[in-house]
Amino acid sequence: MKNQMECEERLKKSGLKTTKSRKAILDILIRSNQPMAVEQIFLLLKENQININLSTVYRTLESLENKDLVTKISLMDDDRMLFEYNQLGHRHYLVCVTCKKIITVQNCPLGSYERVLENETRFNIIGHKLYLYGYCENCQRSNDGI
Amino acid sequence: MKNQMECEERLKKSGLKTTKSRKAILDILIRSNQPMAVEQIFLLLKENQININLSTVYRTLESLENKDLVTKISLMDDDRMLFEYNQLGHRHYLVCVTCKKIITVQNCPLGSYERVLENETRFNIIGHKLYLYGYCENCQRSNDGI
DNA sequence: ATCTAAATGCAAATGGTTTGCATTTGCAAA
DNA sequence: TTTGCAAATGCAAACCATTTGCATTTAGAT
Repeated sequence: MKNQMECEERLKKSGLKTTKSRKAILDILIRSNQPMAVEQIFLLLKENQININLSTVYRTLESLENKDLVTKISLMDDDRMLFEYNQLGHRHYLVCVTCKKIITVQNCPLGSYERVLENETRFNIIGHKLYLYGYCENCQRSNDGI
Repeated sequence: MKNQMECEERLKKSGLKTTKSRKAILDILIRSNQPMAVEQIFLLLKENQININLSTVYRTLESLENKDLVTKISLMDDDRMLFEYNQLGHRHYLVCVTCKKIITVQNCPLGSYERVLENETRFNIIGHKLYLYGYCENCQRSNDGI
């Protein structure tokens, strides 16, 4: 399948050894197409009969992050770290505060704003995190009922 | 001093009892005018001969947050929570990835963008978190030297 | 002044994450 | 292919910010 190729290729390019753990974890993140909690990844591995120690999952994700294959993010009201496959370009998240559903937002209104800020602050701005939150369509309906 | 008044007044309005802990912690946050880590607050209290148990500091901050007197935020690469006095309006942060200095950005480019997104996604958007990061003027200079 | 719910101190628990160390494994060089 | 070794892994214990249970104290209403 296509994923397999993408996994191994990107691992090889990164200089990391291509191990069972790394292939499996990267594959899961590519497939998920969503930020995932470490525990979630760990359990999904187990379901697929792939037994990898939880601390190895953490270490693997750390390696992958160092090589920019995945990105670590933290959302509000959730003290766990989430990881997602590092798509080209960048994305933002719209999170439902009720059911925690995450919607990915592709376009970003901040490019020109960063340039303005750089002039004002003399910072060299290299990136940003933007999380929007609110109530998704479903949860709006449920709340009406209360 | 002006702070004292502001502290007590806002505590009274919130419906919380005005205790030594709450006055002291709110005062520190008002004075700091910057997000602070819990441990930082705790140590600053101790320096000022005000002995408050660490768990009380946590509980106090939680109460203050529930009454919207302070705001809890988490920055990247820092798994501690930060708290800041809740100014009117809202602010964003520009964080130096090297020295961790935080600059507060007053204006926000996201108002109209949220309306657009609401139409696209059917979410009812109630807020957002925006953190920008990069290298501050000082750290840019230091890096040149390397 | 009295009473009661709320606030606090203290110590122990929690839970996500990290680490030390012994063992295994990928992969480059022979 | 085989060998050698640094890198990766498993396991259990440590870490550390945060939370909690419970006994005691306190703010503020009556």
